Amino acid sequence: MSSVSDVPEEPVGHGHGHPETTPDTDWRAELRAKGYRLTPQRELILGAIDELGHATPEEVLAHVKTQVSSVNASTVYRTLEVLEDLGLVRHAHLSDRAPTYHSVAGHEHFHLKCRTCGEVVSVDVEVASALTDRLRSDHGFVVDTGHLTVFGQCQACTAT
Amino acid sequence: MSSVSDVPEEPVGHGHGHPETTPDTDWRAELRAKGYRLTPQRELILGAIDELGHATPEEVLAHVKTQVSSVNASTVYRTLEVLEDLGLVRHAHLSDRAPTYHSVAGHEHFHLKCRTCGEVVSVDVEVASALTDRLRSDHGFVVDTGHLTVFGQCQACTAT
DNA sequence: ATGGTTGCAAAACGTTTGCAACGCC
DNA sequence: GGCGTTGCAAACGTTTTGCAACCAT
Repeated sequence: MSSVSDVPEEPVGHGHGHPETTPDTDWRAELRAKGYRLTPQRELILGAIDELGHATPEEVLAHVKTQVSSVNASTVYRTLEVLEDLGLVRHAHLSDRAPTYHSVAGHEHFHLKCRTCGEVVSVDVEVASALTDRLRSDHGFVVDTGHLTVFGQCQACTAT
Repeated sequence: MSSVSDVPEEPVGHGHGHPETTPDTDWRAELRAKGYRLTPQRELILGAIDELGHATPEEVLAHVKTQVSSVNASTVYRTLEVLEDLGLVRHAHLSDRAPTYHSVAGHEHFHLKCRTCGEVVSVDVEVASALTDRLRSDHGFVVDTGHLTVFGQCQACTAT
């Protein structure tokens, strides 16, 4: 199972900031503004998402544990919820099983998943505008494009 | 949580057939042709899907048990897999939890799900053609539209 | 008869919860 | 110091599995 991206999935993430109001200091400030606390676990988990690109809670836990072995699974679940509430990460369902989290630092995108080879491709939300526009005008339905996962078969697997 | 449909979600299902090659006799024949056996459980479970419209495995089990109390959960899971393999039912993920199965007897459709009120609307696959056409031409990706679930906010909930 | 199918029970899986200790602000 | 947060362990709901009995063909 491979994984590719069309969208610049740069792991620029939320770190490596300059002074003042970079995205780096931003999220820490917003976190506190909402009454949350800034803990090492939260920084580590957000960092893991940034580095991993797409990751299940379990994968996040494994990654974080390589740095701090004591971190617990329930903390990962609770933290991912907080980070999603802050708009720092999002999740999509790339398999019938566990959800997959990804950073929102890059461009907003949705996913194509090939059922045959398992490849996951990130696509800019603009590509879906024809559908989302139509659903809004015809049904008054406002689509959460960033959560969208489109299943099907990729070019390589269709050719074969 | 309500549930509405745009597509004629008639519970015509696979039953009530005429002689010869109706969809009724068809699936039983195809089932056997593939080496499967026709069991009471399989007929009951397919019937339950037809009657319920959209249903989780658990809901299917509950419905079937009202008719035959001895039916087991694992049989439901195994049977839904068989029925999906035969193309008689499909599943989509309408919640972050259990999958939802529905009959394919009616028109092929995908789903809109409102995160606020939970309403589920069935939409004809043609509505998504603008997106699926573009993904095919731009990415060579063939979309399984029938599995698609689009999350967002419905008209009523947006207005409020 | 014979091999696919079932029910049962147990395990697997991902996630959530209650709670006391902990540590950020 | 207060309260949000953590780790732990146990519970949870859903799905899967091994297996002997069963029954459709």
